Amino acid sequence: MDNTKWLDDDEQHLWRSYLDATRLLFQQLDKQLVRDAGISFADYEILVLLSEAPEQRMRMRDLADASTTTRSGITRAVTRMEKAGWVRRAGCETDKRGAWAELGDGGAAKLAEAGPGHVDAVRKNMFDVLTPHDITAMTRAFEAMRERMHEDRRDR
Amino acid sequence: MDNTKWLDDDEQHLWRSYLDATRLLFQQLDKQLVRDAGISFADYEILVLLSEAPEQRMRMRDLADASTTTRSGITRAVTRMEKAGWVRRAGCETDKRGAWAELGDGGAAKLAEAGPGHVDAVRKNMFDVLTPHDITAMTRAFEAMRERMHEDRRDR
DNA sequence: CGCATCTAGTTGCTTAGTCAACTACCTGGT
DNA sequence: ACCAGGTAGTTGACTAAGCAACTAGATGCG
Repeated sequence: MDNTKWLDDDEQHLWRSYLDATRLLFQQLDKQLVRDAGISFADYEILVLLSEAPEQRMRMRDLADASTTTRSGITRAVTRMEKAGWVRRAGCETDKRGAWAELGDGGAAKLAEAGPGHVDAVRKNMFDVLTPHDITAMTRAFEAMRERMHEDRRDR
Repeated sequence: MDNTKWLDDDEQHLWRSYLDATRLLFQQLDKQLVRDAGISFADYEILVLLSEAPEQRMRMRDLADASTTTRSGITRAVTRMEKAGWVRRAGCETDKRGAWAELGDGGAAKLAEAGPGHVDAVRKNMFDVLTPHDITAMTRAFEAMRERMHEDRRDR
């Protein structure tokens, strides 16, 4: 017996559009950033997270969680960005295992350089074709998905 | 002067939810497939494309476009899947440069094995929390984004 | 207190995927 | 018919990111 509840036509249609549009979007954003500002989308996002954090710094672990990657991924990303002069590492006083990643001047400058072009691209490829009504529905939907998935997220 | 039209709060909120939910979803789908069926999400999608194509085969170039990756990426993916016995390569009669990638028996079996668990995961993490109304709005939105981006997609 | 267990971060190893360059082939214009 | 320029697929070199294993430090329980 086949207990599987396959996707119906509407669901299938959404699924394909979502996958395709999203991959296309992420690729275009990455390309735009690399081309115009010499920074990858992934690295850019890390800088944004740091820039918004209290004292512009975050623990490695929290960075990994917030950016939906792994601890080792963050180690490597921070090492890379440290070499580029965008972030600094600082030891943690209260937890000697720990390390802070701090936004450096170079990183702030890079953010300022990359930000406008990036936002333009996000707008052009996404928000320009969305109605306020779409925005409401999508926000609700993605929030719900996020919540659902955060429930059973296990360490990696 | 700053001509940049930054995202307002609602836009920002959607943007973050979308990024976060999507990355989480893609990761969970990949993990589920690897764990339960020994196939990556990327490879699974290629098999799906082939299975739906006329005669269950596609030209390499078309596969690359359809899966939003690059020609070289598809070359390597097909090589890998050929070794696994999931697809076959066949020369193209009418265009001697060309090559077909064909779904093999192993691939069809792998699809049958992986499909149900995958659909369950997609349902659980996405469609279960969407209303029919969400589905309509999102489909319209992603279709529009897709169209917009397909316009100025250049070869890679 | 002392030990078992957990957590933070890093690293070795491996894999997937990109770009650029290359070969082989196709196509359109003259 | 020929050739200039384009296209299909592959490959070499490289980068990014994941897992598993490891070290060092924290935590809790008897």
